[in-house]
Amino acid sequence: MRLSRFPLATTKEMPADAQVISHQLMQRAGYIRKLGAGLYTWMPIGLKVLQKIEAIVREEMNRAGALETLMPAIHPAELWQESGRWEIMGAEMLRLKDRHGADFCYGPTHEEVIVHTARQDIRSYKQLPINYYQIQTKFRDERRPRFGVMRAREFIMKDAYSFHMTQEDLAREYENMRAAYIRIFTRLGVDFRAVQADSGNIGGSASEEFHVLAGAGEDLLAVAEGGSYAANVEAAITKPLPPPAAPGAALTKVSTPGQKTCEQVSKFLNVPLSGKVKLLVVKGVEGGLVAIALRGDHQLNEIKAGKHPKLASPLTMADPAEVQRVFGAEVGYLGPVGCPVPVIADHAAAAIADFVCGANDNDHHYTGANWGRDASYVEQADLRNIVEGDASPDGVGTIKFYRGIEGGHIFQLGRKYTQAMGFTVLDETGAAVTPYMGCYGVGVSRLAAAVIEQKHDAAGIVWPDAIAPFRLLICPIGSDKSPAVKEAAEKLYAELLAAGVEVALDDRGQRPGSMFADAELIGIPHRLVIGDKGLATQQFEYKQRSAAAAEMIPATVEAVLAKLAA
RNA sequence: CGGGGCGUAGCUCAGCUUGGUAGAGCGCUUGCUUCGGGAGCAAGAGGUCGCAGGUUCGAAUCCUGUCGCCCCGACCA
Repeated sequence: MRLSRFPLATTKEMPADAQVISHQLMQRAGYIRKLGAGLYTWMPIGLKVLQKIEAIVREEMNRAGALETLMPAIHPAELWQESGRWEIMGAEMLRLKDRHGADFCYGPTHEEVIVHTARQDIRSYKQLPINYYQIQTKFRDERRPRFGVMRAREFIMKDAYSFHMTQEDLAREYENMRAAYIRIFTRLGVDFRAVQADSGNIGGSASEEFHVLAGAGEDLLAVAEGGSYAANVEAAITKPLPPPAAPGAALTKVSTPGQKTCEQVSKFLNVPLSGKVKLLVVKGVEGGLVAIALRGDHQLNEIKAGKHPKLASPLTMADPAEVQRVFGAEVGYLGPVGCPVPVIADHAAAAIADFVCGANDNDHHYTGANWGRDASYVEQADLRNIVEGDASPDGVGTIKFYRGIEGGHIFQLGRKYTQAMGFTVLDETGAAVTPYMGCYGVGVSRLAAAVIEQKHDAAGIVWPDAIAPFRLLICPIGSDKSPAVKEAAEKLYAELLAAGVEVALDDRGQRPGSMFADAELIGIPHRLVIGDKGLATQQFEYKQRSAAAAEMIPATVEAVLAKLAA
């Protein structure tokens, strides 16, 4: 590619609306242009990157035996009503009507469509297992799109769906996809982690996320140092702890005027946060109230709580007025001693003795409270977020947190959708059975941003070779004045093209400074400078984007190819 | 959805408080000089100040509405 014929719209100025580095760099380097909130145009240079990511994903899916399809972006409402998700998806789903007034949505995901398609075409166990995939545009009306293409409303996703006769075969394909995903992320050239995950409103049982590790990541990952456990914090489990020590202090009611939060009470009474039990009042599954007891320094995990059989799903906090009526005290002075509603204690809260808690009396707390003697719970459960320093739930290692950007997610869905949508096939005995289903997603457009979050420096993007828009950029110095430079650059450009190298020639006639600045901003992995100085000794100047300094190499195409192969 | 902020040239912004004929830098065009880290000089092009009402002799500026965009929050006892 000749840059004189290729639109490079780089800018020195920071775009006003970009908060994270990948968004800033993608805009400054001219990879994307914003059309509206969460809506982006991929400019020619950006599309090159996107298509390279797509190609890697496509190759690995094909290698894993999945079959490419292309499904419509617009779906009839009936399909979503069948699965029950027409209501569940809520405002995140963009809905529209056609000229006849019929309801449609812009597909946020394609389980419904693929199950519908499969139930029409697949009738025999002989046709299973099968794994369909597509690389296609999705639309999710995010409550808050941000960070450019990292959380956009319209985005490119690879989604795959597999169908199986047995749970075991689903588990086998899940492992097959897991291996394919590891290959994909490895080929992208990024540091990543596969972590256990919550399956969200997609549903199903086993699920893992693939995260690109980056400080700007929206997800918090709990990774066992010295162990193998890794999970999204929202899904990381915590285990029961040994029972509390015997009571060592008497239950004492103390005046704590105006001290409502755990932090305030902790400071006021000079006890550590971890020595306090806080009570959260939520709606029970049968409408009444239930209290959740947590250690003062722990946070409720709403996903875990929402899944608890005694608690309303999704988790719903009690109305403060109702709490006042039932407890006779304000939120802020609640505790398990004399609690008027059933208490479910988090494992960690249940393991402490002589704790501080609200007295269910405004402006008062108890000290020296103990389970059994002073307070009771109906059940212990895992209801909190794991924290750094916790022992790994599998017993090996200690939890440390990382930030990650979710680039892929794989699920074993089971029969949730196949059952809801009446998809059956005949087995060997002629009986109709409901197949098992898995689904596997990669956020293709998000990955472009995620890679930049991890691979950049002060000058710009540092693309891994595998997804760079060009592998090598030739910068001729003063080619207007020096026929020798121009000739050498043109010759090398032609030779590299002939050798199949994705090479760009900066023939815009720019001065060196702006050529170098652009090369670094757009992140080309290899740069070759041709100038009269070097040519005098038959040399080119080669620099790898991430290297500290340039080096001189012989002015031959062979020497350049050798550097690219290194 | 709740709260806050911002819409002025392609981009980044000033001007608004205290109404009086539209500004800067970058970018762009042309010319000359320059040419190994985003060059200099000169001359240009480019905006119905988001949109709609209102107040006023007069509105980018004041008022109302509306649309768009950005940020924060919606994990709390």
